[in-house]
Amino acid sequence: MPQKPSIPKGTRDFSPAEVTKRNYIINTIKKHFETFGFQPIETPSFENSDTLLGKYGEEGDRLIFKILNSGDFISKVDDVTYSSKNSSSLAPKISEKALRYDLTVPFARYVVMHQNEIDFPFKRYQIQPVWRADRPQKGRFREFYQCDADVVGANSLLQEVEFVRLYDSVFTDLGLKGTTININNRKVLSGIAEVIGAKHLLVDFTVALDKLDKIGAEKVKAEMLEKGLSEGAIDKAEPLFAMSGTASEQLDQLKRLLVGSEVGMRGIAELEEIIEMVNILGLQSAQLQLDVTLARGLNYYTGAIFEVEAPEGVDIGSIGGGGRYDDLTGIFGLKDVSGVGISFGLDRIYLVLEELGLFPDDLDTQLDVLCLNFGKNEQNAALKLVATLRKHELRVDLYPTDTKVQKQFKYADKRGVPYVILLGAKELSEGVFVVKNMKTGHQESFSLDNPSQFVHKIG
RNA sequence: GUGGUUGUAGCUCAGUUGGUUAGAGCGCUGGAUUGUGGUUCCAGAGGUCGCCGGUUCGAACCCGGUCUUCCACCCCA
Repeated sequence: MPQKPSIPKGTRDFSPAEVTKRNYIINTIKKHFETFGFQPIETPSFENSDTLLGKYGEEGDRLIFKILNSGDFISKVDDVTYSSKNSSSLAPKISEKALRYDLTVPFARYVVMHQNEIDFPFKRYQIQPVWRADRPQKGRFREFYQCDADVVGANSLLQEVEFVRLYDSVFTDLGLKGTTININNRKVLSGIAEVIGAKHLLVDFTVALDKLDKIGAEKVKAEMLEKGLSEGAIDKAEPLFAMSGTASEQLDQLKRLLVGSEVGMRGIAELEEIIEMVNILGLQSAQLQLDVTLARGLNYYTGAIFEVEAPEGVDIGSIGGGGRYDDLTGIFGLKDVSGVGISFGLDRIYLVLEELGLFPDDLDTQLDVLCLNFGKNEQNAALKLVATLRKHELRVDLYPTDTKVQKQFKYADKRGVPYVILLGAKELSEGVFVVKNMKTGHQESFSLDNPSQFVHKIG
């Protein structure tokens, strides 16, 4: 009895057409990474568990795929742990490795391990899959690609400005107009928490605040209360729930709120500087927007926070995110190295481009020319012709068997091949080959001695 | 991790209060057309009804479990 084939939940196979479209996105992103001066690295698909665990918060730890130890791992567990049936105490004893959860933490590990070979500031990009044991939804998978660019060893806010322009360049090149790059600053959020007397509840406060545009002020306040914030604290945060106006108007409101907080004011100064520089330089198709409620992002961000929204009307969540982390390498023993970076969510960008019909039409053409097969005698001449055309960098194939011409044409049609070559006995005796343009139906003969005539014609 | 939802031909979907042999469109294969695709016409193939179990004389349909899909939380790209 044959087993029914299946793939794990949240994973996907990709057809030739899908891979082509994905490569189109990847190549576009890669091109801009390189023109901005980033260098590629790759890291293993799995890391030692302790490299990853504890870096993404409690929720993150739950979503990390753990890899079972090899060998007779269960016999090495002590009886107390084994009989406790407690997953969290048993897990570390039977699993020492875990699948990569994102590209930033492995990068921090890489920087620390290779600090003596790296020339700082180090700008690296990395395009690899990551895995999360999340429950799949639309635009949410258990295996997906991240395309990251980070800089370490550079404190200047110029980096933040460059990353905004990098986002803008990539999305402009992909034809994705009207993206919104939301920006905020962790220091501002810390400052607010400090001013309202909820410093110890920073994470709960920001997570709740982040939901403002989704669930509304009342529900956000309710969640804050539930998490232990006092009514007085929430009252003090009141101005946040009704922030409006331009970036500079919002910053003025924030300044009034944050006068008493040194961190908060530093955050505001950073935001002002970044926004001003971006405004002076201008963006092509994206829009930079200050969003003081933006808090998502990982626990390790310390300065700027970015999140990119797809154009209005496409409901897919964020298609990119990033920020500055001052001490990520500190966890691995390298102090005082500031990092900042952004990530592109390949799989979600794909869904957005698909939904908006923005993939270029010529991606459908995988083969430029199909040479029909008329049998043994004609094959040699055909193979020779095919080889010549390939030298001209055309994508050319010879149909593998001399089946009915009708069938071969049908195949060419379905593959979307623009040109079909007929080289049968008749043509061979005349020293020519016939080219049919599949779109117009027009046919034309070319000399076998000079195939480049054909190449120039379609070039 | 919590609550819900979905699954029938390669694809999109019908399928009556549980009743004999489960249908359609598209696609596929062959022919009309032995050197010409897309259009048209004719014929044909293709299904353990996601899987396992239960109720019943009888289950695609009812019940339980499980996997999968999508959705809302949680969180995130």
